[in-house]
Amino acid sequence: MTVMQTTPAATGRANPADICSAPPRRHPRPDGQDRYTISEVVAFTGLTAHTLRWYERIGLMPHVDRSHTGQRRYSNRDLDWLEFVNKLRLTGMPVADMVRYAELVREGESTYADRQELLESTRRDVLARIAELHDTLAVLDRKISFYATER
Amino acid sequence: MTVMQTTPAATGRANPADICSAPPRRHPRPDGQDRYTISEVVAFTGLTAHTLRWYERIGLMPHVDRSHTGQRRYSNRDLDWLEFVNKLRLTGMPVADMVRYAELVREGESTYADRQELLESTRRDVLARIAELHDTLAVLDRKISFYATER
DNA sequence: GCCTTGCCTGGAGTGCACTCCAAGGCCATA
DNA sequence: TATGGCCTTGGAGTGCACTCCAGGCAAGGC
Repeated sequence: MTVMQTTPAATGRANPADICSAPPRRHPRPDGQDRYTISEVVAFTGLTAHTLRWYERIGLMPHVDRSHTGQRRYSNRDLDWLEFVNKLRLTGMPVADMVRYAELVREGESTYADRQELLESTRRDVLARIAELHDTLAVLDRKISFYATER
Repeated sequence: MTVMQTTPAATGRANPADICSAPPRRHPRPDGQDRYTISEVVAFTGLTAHTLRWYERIGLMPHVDRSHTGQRRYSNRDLDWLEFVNKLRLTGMPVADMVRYAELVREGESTYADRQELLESTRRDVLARIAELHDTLAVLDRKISFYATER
């Protein structure tokens, strides 16, 4: 199980107002015009509207801004957060743990150490998962080539 | 019941009657003495007894041999199958798909092509999953190094 | 004989992560 | 004015993969 080239990491410097380091992705609209409806966010993230509301209810999504009629208006920063959450989800992290991380973020800079620790533990899980998958790949390849030669 | 001492045991070459290519792992006991109780299999696979019985009920585990009193006696081949199933499980394959594969195996050699196809599709999923995890790793590394330098 | 341990069964229950429902508000266009 | 589209809510429902339960059988030790 050959393990991975670790990425050179943090090239992007953090926006001082940002919760964490800046993601390398463009937003659909520039800051200032970033008041997306829920259906725009659905189109952009691939999550359902149900799931977006549910994330908010359980505290995984911080207080989303509202229009004067009470409809949600998501910002670019909300989009960044959702993208990150999605990545965590893909690692298999339970939603409860993501909520825990969200709570740490809400508590401010004093939780940097805890957050780092949490992410490092997640990182170890991801590496283990990748190794497992490489292992599985070897088994699959063996079986596939058996079927390929046997017929 | 005495559980587990991993004996060096049988060189697991491919039994000609075997369903597929041979796994590279040693069995706890050589062929001929391979009549494991359910609790031995629990210790060996890490699955629970409940899960083992459930796998059998839903058709994921082929007909396990029984003692004269009706208790399950697992063979080395059963262990191999469980190990493979466990690998498939780790890929995130739904149980229903694994049952489908088990059915193909039961149907015999005529299903080689179908089985190959199924495994190749699984293989593609695994590769995609690995790529996703690498992506996530990059994000984690960026955030971790942010937290590391920021305090 | 009795107790403990290990195992058996069908069916019900659990936890997670959504997913949907019913009832209703707001607003633009016809 | 009405029709349709998009949005709101709390709470109930769903699907998956187990996980547990009640009641019972068989074997070995005291």
